[in-house]
Amino acid sequence: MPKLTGQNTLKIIAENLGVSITTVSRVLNGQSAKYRISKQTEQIVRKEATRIDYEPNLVAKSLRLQKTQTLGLLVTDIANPFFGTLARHIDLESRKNGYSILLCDSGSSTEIEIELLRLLESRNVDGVIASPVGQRGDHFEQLKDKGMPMVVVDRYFKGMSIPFVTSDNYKASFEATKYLLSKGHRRIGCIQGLPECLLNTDRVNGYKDALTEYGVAFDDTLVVGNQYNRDTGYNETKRLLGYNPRPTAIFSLGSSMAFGAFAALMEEGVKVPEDISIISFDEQPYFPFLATPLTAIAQQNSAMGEIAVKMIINCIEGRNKPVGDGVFLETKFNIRKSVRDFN
Amino acid sequence: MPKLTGQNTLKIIAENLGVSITTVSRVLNGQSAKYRISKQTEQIVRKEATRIDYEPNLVAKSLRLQKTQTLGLLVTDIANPFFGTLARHIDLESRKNGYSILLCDSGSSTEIEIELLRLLESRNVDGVIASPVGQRGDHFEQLKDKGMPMVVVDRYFKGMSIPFVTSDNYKASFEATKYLLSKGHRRIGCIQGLPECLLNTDRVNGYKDALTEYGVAFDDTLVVGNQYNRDTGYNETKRLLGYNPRPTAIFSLGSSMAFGAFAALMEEGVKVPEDISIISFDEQPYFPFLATPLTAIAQQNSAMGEIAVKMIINCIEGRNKPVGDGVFLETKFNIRKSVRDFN
DNA sequence: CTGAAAGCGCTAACAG
DNA sequence: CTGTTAGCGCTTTCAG
Repeated sequence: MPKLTGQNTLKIIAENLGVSITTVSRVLNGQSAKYRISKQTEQIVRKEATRIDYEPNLVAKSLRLQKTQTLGLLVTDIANPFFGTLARHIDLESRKNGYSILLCDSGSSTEIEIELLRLLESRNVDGVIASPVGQRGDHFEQLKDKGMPMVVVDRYFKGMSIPFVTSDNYKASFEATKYLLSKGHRRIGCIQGLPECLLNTDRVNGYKDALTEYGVAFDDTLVVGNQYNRDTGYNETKRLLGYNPRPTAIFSLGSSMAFGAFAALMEEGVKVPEDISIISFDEQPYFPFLATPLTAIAQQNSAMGEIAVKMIINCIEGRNKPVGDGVFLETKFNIRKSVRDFN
Repeated sequence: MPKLTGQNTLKIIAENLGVSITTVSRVLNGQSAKYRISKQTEQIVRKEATRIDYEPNLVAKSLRLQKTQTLGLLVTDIANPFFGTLARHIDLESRKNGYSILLCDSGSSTEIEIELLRLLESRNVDGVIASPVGQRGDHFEQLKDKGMPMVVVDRYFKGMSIPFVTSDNYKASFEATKYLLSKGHRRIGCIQGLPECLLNTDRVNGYKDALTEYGVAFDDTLVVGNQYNRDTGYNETKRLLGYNPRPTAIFSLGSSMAFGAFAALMEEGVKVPEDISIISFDEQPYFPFLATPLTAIAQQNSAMGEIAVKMIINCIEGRNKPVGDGVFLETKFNIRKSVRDFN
C-alpha cells in the first residue's frame, strides 16, 4: 500500500498509477484539456492526488519557473500599528492574487535594510513592497535596476524611479496647519521625522506654506525632531515646553511622535488643549478615547496596502495598465478636542 | 567581459574562472579548509564572487537541502498590536538564527487558517509558529503529525501535543479578579473571547475561583462575549449596562475587547471608574493615557516571541535541550485609575 | 492522448 | 587539492 502522509510528489502519484510524471503534472495544473488527456486518466490522477493528500512542492516549482509567488514586505517596524494595518491589507490582497509575504523588519536601521534587501533578492521574491528607513534610496534603486519589481509605500525619495503610494502629505499638512492658524495659533511647534526624507519635507512644506498664507514668519527653531518614533515626540515636546515664548500648539508629523508628545504633556501636567494644542499626522484607533481626544489626519491605510499590491503585481506581470509614478491618497482630517480656539 | 549584474550563479563564476562549480560552492560555503582548497583558488573565487556581486539562489539551495530557512508565522490579525509586537520579536529573533518569516494572517477565520497551513506546508517552511483562531486544533495536530515542527503562541488547546508559549492566564486572571473583589466589587461582568478556547477557559476559571475565594456566587449571565475583538467588547458592554442590577465592574479578557468596552462606556456617558470599573487582560501602550488610565494585565510580549522562536528552532534542529510542553510566562498587573474603591 | 528527457541552481557523494 | 555526477521536485519542449 502506497504511503498516505508526508511529503508526496508527482513521482509518487505517477508510480502508484503507472502513468508518467508529466501526465500527473498536466492534470494537476488544469492542463488536461490542452493536452487532451482522457477523462479517465484525469479522473484517476485527481483521485489519487486527493487520496494521498498531495501538496505541490512550491520550492521546486519556484526553481523551475523562476517565480516564487512571494513578495517581500520591508517595513521599519511591524509593531507600529500603521505598518501592522498596512501589512494586514497587503497580506490579504497578495493572497487574493496568489502571492505570499516574506516579512522583513528593518527596525529603522539602514544597515539592516540593505542586508534585508539582499536577502529578499537571494530568496528570489517576485517583487518587494518597502517602506524605506531613510533619506537615501540608493540600495532600492540598485535593486530595481537589477530588474526587481519594487513599490515604495508611505515614504518616498527625491528623483526616485520607483513607483510609490503615499498620502497627499503636503496638502494634509497644509490644511491641518491652516486649521491651527484659523483658531488663532501663531506659534506652532512642529515635530518632524527624518528631516531629509521627502515624506517629511512635504509635510514640513505644507506647514510652512500655511504659515506664509497667514503671514506668519517661519521660525526654524520651532521645527524639531529627527525620527519617526515615540521617544522623539516625547523629548522634543519637553524641549518645546522650555521655549520662551512657549508654542501654543504642536503639530506632530507622525502618530508615534504624537503619542510621545501627548505622554510628555501629561507627565508635565500641561493641559491639552487649554495650555497647549496638538494635532497628529496619522491617526490611531485610540485617539478618540485619550484623556483629550486627539485631532488627527487619518490616512487611507487599507487603500494604501491594496494599491501597493496592485502596483507591484502590475510590475511583475507586466500588464499594459500603466503603472503610475506615484499615488498620493487623500486624507481625512478628524477634528476632535485637542485644539484650543483662541477666537 | 563577463556580466556584472543580474542573477549570477555558481556556474558563471566557475566558467569565468575556469574552475569547477563544486569548488566555487565549497569556497563560498566556507569549506575551503575542509577540502583543502588552495589559498590561491580560494582567493580568486572570493574575488570573482564579490566582483560580480554574487548572491546565492536560496530557492535552489532550499530544494537541494530540503530546508528553506523559513518559518511560517500564522496569526489571527497582524494589525492587532499584540501580534504586531509579537511578530516584531519573532522576526528579529528568527533572523538572528538565519530564518526568514513567511507571514500569514488568518483574519480569525478557521477556514483560511486551514488553507494557510496547507500553503505553509506546500512552501516547505521549516516550522510554523501559530496563534490559532479557534477552539479545535485538529489541523494543527495533523500538520504536526506529518512531521512539521510547530509552536503555538498565546492560545493553546486541551490535550494539545504541540508545545506552546503563553501567559500564566489563570493566575493573572485570578489576581486581577481578587483585586476587584478587594475593592468591594461583587457584581463583576466578564467579557470573554472564544469560549471553548483553553486560553479563555483558564482566564474564566481564574475569575471564577477568585469569586469563590471571596464567597461570591458565580453568575453565568455575567460572562458574556465570544470573540477577541473590539466589536465584542463594545456590544457586550452595552448589554451589561442593561442588566439590573448593573455590574459595578467589567473584566475584559482581552485588550481589543477592553478597548471596545471603553468606547461603549464613553459613548453611553458612563463614567469610569465612578459608575463602572474596568480591567483589561493584556496591555496596550496607550492605556495609561486614555480618558481614564486603564488598569491592565501586561503580558511579556517580547519574551513570548523570542521563546517561541527558540522552541521552534530547537524542534527543527533537534537539539538535545528538552523542549518543554509549554511555557506559562509571568504577567505584570499595572494598577491605574479604572477601578473604583468601595472601601 | 501520453511519455522521455532536459534543466532550474545548488550540494554532496564519490573518484582521483 | 579538484572535478564529475547525480538528484532535490517540478515544468516543458520534443517526440510519438
